[in-house]
Amino acid sequence: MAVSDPRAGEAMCPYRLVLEHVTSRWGVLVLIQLLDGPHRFSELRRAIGRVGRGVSEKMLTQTLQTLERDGLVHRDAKPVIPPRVDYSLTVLGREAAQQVRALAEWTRDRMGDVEKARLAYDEARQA
Amino acid sequence: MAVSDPRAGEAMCPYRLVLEHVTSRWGVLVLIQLLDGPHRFSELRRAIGRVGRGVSEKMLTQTLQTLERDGLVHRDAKPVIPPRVDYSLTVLGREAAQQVRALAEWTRDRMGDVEKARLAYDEARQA
DNA sequence: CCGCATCCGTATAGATACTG
DNA sequence: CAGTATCTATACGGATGCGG
Repeated sequence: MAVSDPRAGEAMCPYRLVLEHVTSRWGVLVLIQLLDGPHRFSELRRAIGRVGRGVSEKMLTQTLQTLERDGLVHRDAKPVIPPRVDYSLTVLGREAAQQVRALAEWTRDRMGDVEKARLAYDEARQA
Repeated sequence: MAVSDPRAGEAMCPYRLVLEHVTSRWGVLVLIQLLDGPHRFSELRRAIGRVGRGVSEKMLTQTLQTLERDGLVHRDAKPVIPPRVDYSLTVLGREAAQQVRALAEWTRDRMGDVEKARLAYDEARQA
C-alpha cells in the first residue's frame, strides 16, 4: 500500500510503515520541498515537477494525506473560492525532512562514485 | 521501476534514481542489516523477515543487484557447492546505510507521536 | 541444497479525465 | 485550484526451473 489510502495497512511492524511513508518516492520530495516553507498544492506539484518527471495529482494527494495522518505535514484549507490549501511541516515533520534532505544531498554528492560503479558493473557483464 | 532491473530507468534526474534505490522498501532494510556485517543471501532474507513480513527471494535478488550496481553493496560469490554468496557494504554503501539507519531509528523513537497524530486524524473525520 | 532467473496473478502505483 | 473517479501500467509475491 505504501502511500495509498491513509488508513490502510495493518499487519506489519508499525514503524516500518511510517518509514515507508517518509522514504516513499513522493514523500521524500514533498518533505524536502516543504523545508523551504509552506506551499500550496499546485506549488508543490510544480516544484517537484522541476526535478525530473513530476507527480500526478493523485499521488500528491495520497502522499500528503498519508503524511498528514502521520502528523508530519499540516494542512490548512482556507474556505475561499477558488479553494486555497497550504501545506507545511509540523515539528515532527521537520525532523524527518531534515534527515531525508541530508540523505538526498549525500546522494547528489556521491553521484560520481555511483556512475563509476555502474560503468564497472555493466562492463564486467558485457556479453 | 524502483528496484527492478538494475539497468533500466533513464529519463529522470539521475540522483533521484539512486535515492529511490536507497530508500526503496527493501533497500532500506538490506542496508541497515548489512551494517551488522557481511551476510549470506539466506541470512539476509531471514533477518529481514524477522521484522514484519519478509522479502521474497525475487525482490531480495533485485534489490541486491541494484545496490551492487550502484556501488553500495559488494557481492562475493564463492565457487563452492552448495553455492555461498556473501554480501557486504562498500565504503559508499556504509555511508548511505548509516544515514538510513538514523532515519529508521528516528522513526522508531517517534512512533508514539505518530500514533497520537493518527488517532486525532481519524477521529476528526469520523463520519 | 543454494542462489538466482522466469512466468504468471494480483495488488498497488501512477496517469488522465472529471467534479465542485 | 484542490481533490476524486476511473483506467492502465508495473511492482511485488508465489511457484517453478536450473545450474552449480
